[in-house]
Amino acid sequence: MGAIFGKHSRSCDCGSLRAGDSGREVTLMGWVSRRRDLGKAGQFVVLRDRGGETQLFLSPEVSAEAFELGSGLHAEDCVAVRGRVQDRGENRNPHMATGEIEVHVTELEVLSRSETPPFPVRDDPGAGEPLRLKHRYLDLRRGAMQRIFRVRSQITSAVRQTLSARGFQEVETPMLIKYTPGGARNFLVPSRLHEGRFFALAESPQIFKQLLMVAGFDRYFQIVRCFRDENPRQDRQAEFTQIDLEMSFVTEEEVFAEVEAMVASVWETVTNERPETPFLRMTWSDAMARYGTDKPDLRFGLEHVTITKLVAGSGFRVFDAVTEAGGMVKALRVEGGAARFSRKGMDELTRHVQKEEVAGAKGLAFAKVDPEGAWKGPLAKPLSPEVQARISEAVGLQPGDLLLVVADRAPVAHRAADALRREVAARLGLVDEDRWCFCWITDFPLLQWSEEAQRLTPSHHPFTMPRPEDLDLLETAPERVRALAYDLVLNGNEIAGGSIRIHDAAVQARVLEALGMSEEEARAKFGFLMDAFRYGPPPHGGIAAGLDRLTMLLAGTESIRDVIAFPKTINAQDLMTGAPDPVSPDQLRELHIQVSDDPTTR
RNA sequence: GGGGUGGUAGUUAAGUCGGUUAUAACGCCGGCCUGUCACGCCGGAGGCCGCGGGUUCGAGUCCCGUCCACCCCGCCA
Repeated sequence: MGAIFGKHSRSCDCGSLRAGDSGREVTLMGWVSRRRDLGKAGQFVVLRDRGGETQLFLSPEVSAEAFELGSGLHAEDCVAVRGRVQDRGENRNPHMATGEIEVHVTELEVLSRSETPPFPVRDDPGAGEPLRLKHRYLDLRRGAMQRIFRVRSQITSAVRQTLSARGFQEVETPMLIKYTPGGARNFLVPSRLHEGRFFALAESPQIFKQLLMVAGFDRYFQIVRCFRDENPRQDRQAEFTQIDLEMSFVTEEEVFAEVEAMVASVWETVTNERPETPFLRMTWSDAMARYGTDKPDLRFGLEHVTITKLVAGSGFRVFDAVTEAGGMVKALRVEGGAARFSRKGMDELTRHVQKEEVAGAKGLAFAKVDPEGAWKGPLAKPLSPEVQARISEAVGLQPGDLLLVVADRAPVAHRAADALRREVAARLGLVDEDRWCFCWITDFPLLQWSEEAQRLTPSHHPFTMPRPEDLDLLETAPERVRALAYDLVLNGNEIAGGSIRIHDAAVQARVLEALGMSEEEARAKFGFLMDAFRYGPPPHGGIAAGLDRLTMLLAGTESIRDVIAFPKTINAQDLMTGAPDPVSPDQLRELHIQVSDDPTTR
């Protein structure tokens, strides 16, 4: 039987004691963070738990027994102590939340011993990620990680409170589902009871939440795990979490209002500041024209100006070639930028947009405007004064400004101008890190041409409602049809995406037709959904937000692995458990599975 | 599937042009220390240089392959 545990309850956590608690008898339990031994006079032990850290003082004068036991303590030993809170007076530590006091220990019990940890448990662990992942339980013991998961919990709690209060019902949907082609690669799960058949792990609850609308649930939400067998990235993991919701009898604006209320409540909970609603709305084509991307970072200006028409036939070989080939010319005005970019700086910008992974642009043209308003640099000579004047007016050039111009195929010009805008903003320090700029991007194209498939594919999914006024384009110019599809963008990140769904069988048939999908094919893939939609489906729409990315933004971290308690590596392995693993022949036999090419025996 | 960076003590890193016994800091172990707070001082132990092959009199260092981690592109309806 222990000396403390089981006899006394914890009186408080290690982050809560202040000078006002002086004289209190307290019981603390936690882990040894540091031990500083001053010899026979005594020793200081810093005790840590979820709440913070408290300095303990052990001396033979207070308790010879506790002092003796304390001398054998090591980092990460788990202990319980009792003692009296003492004001540190002259010796306060202003860098510690509990630095006003220390606890003079009268009793100490070692609850369990720790081996020397492979890396120090502190905010800066000074260890590489593989090691931290292997011993994730120690990594998570660090204060920095504990803070991130408190944020994550605050988010889910605010989401549940807000949505429940607004009439949303939480419903769980299956994870083991029928494989439906299209979209992300699915994980497959073999069926023991049905030889040769497989479940798929749900990549999203999309179809089920629509069926819940048919079922009359009206307002549904779920904080749900999704699975996609695609290559991971810094902000992507095979297993991730969505805040998923769907509503019946609603327009886009009504979806926006609910999401805004939810997001505002989340931000208020985590940051104590409620963002202004409604959020800005911007059409997709507007976003592409002004920012060259469907997820613009609105914390800074540097908007794009399309000058294709102004430079067509200008006599400048580079621009003429691009405009004649149906390409695009985009310009950016960098206010006062003439003096901020040296020749070397311009070279670096050029190389940046030329990189294949950035934009693959052919080059970067520019001009600096001198104090008299005259152009200097590569664009000064080839463009006539008239063309220069037209551009200056369109872009709003002033003396001292830098003009950046990219000319290329439209997608490349957009990408390059977007990359340029962000790079220049970063270099000139134009990004206000403390701002949260939310924006709805609306009117996405319904369909987009896929080079790989050599046909039109849905840009969102095949159940997305076209804008009613564009319906007749479905048969004549399908690529011009706009959709009732939308993304919520925050500081250059897509944090949610959704759409109004098709509830009319005739419209659905026309969209499938435009996608080149036959009735039979559609029936084979989504037959159960089409069946359901024969029984009076309500107009409905919804959205899904990425919880992991929201947490990353609110916790200010760069890697998705930081916001998942037990994440996988970029190679989709779990370094702690060793998953995935080979399994025994017996297990395989039971599942009616044969491994044809086993790398472990190759 | 493609490209890039990295892998040396428990940890983080250095290691020059291929050449003696592979360094340092932190951590760890032993001792000392009456107010520390990244405590300090003295001493000590600790190495499959990711793995496999090759070149060479000689490889941490050069070459080939491979594994792992991270980043990017494709991919993620």
